[in-house]
Amino acid sequence: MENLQGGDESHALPGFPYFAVTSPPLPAPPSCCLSSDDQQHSTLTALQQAASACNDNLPPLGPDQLAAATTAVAPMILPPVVDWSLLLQQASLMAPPVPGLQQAAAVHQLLDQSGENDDGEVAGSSGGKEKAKGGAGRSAAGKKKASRPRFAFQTRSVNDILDDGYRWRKYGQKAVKNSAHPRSYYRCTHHTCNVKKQVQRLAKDTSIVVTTYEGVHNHPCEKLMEALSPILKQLQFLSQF
DNA sequence: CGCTTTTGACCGGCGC
DNA sequence: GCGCCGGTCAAAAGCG
Repeated sequence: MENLQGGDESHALPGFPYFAVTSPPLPAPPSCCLSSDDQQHSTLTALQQAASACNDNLPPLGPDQLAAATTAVAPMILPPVVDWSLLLQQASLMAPPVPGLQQAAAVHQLLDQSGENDDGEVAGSSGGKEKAKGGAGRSAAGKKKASRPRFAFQTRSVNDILDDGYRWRKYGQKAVKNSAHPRSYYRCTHHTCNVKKQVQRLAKDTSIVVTTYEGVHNHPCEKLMEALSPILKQLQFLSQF
């Protein structure tokens, strides 16, 4: 794990924040896995933060972003088995007094540092090739690509697809030079959302999946909100007393 | 039937 | 200018 932490420049995208996560296939985002009062309190706090972040003008935070924010706020050792609820717990435990907002700020700061240059382009891999004009070159109509925050992280997993709570549609796959494994391209299926991600296995260590997110979701995480609703109902019930 | 995945083609940027 | 490479498109196939 530590051998991955901090980003191995050979496969990290230069200038991108880079996170190493060692885990088996990731479980679904926070579900009802509360076993003690303390845990419940922490999880509730974290979920409230997530909810407040979603309800603010700030872009909603998905589990991936929360995890990223958590790693950004302070270095920490992730457990061998990554659980979204645990990540959210840690986010709440490590967060400053106004956790939701500051976490979001941390994400923004993180993303602002993610290698964007003055043109809003991102310092991409191996020479900053960031085109994305569209295959036929008509989508952008000669315009430069809009500012797209990006970050990448590694996951040790047998599955290429990480369940991050969002729905993705695959729109391409390319063989990558110097790698036996192809790179897959995904887009968020939400109609108003233009977030993309790339998934690729490391050539050096094929058990490691490198996921690169591009952009910020402009809609709540469906699974997260699904998980939140019963807890929020419970909160409403408890607040009556 | 609608959505997703697959896959070959196409395009633009970069290096030589 | 040319070739390589990465990213995207879009038609066809697959799936529930």
